[in-house]
Amino acid sequence: MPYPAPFRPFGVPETNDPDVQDDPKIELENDDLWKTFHKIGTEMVITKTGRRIFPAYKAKISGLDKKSKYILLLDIVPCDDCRYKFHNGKWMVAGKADPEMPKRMYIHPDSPCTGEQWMQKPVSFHKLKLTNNISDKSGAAILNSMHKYQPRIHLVRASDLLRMAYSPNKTFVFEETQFIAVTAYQNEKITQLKIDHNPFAKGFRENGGGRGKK
Amino acid sequence: MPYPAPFRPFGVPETNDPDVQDDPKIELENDDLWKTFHKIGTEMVITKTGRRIFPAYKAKISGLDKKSKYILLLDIVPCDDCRYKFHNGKWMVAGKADPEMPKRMYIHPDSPCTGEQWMQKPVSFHKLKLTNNISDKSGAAILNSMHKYQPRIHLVRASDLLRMAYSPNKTFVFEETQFIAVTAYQNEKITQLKIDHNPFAKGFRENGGGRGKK
DNA sequence: ATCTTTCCCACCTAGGTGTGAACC
DNA sequence: ATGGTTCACACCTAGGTGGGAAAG
Repeated sequence: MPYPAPFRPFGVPETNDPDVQDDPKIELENDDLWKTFHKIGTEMVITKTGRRIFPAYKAKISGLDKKSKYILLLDIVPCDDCRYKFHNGKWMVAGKADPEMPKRMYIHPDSPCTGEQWMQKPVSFHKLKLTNNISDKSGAAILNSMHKYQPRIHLVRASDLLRMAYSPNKTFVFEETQFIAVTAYQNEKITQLKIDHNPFAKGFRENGGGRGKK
Repeated sequence: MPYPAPFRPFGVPETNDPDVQDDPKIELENDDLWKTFHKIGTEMVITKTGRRIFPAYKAKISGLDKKSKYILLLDIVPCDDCRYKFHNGKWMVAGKADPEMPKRMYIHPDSPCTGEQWMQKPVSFHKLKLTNNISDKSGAAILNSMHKYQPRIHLVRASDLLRMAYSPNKTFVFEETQFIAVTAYQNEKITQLKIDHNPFAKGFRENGGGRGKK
């Protein structure tokens, strides 16, 4: 696994509440859609003001202790040390990566909250945005265009953000959510998948009364 | 490639520290507008699914300790023991009040958060909704139609919702925010003020290209 | 030349308004 | 009859889409 877990794992004796039993699991709610994109090579647009990721990152969580409190986080880290280009219909390595900005943690806005509530319904990170603006103050993830990234989810058993760094935790990585950041789509198959599935792009669907595709 | 450290160590302010010096003050950001409504007799529509209050409740906070954490709450309590009716262009007492539902506290979604952040910019409760649906599960305030109410703000110095009950606090009441709950506007002067000032009602403005007022 | 980025736009989703007729 | 409540609706605000021209 190329993405080392950054935190202390669950199951380590906990001085605060040694009785808590949990074995957290996470799966993607919309795994099929992610895999459809992944097969072709997912691209995510980044802009100055920030653009959402699509498909949305939706997690189904299980195995938590109902009464304990958990914090859920997402970050996006580089997959490798390469810069890419899209050439002759394929993504190819095109040199060494540009310097990365320090990565931010996106705290799920419901955090902290009880295991029972986290497990109740799928958790969505749809408000997360991506940007190439290194001066961004809005909380968007700052990425380099034409670089490949991997989103990760971190689950922490802690009642308080202040105690997060010393609490049991587990990291979840889904390879089908890897993507290449772009300022404009390169692969028109990806463009078409976005148009087909993102409700906000309905205006570009052929059968949606939109203006079609040129 | 080294992944960035996921957690910066937080500074750990201790909010129960007896040394903390604060003298909280709150004023309404949009006091003029509230007073314009108050002079005529503010009405707020309540519906089954919940309706926002307008004007929005915007508070400017000062005098907090920058590093301590505070929780901000709003509740809406009956002004008196009366039921009202609108008769001959005036609000008049029309009997004894109906039984009230237990009142909920609306926790400002940013809570808890540092004094510095609360004071940084005016705090808005614009997402708060009013309803007459006693089965409401959405978090709206449940009120009786044709009764008079007073919103109140509560400021609590506490880092954690669980400690709220034992923490220093202060309540702020602005009489110009009193209103009578209605299912349909009674005073057409209030209707007109809402149309004139609420951007969502722009379609009803005479000079807005809307369909006018019949 | 070629490749990447920026900007404005028409077109959507999502949801907050009072209206006026219908309902109770 | 009277007066309060509900509902679908046209009309807005607010903001998320990719396109395509222009700029870098």
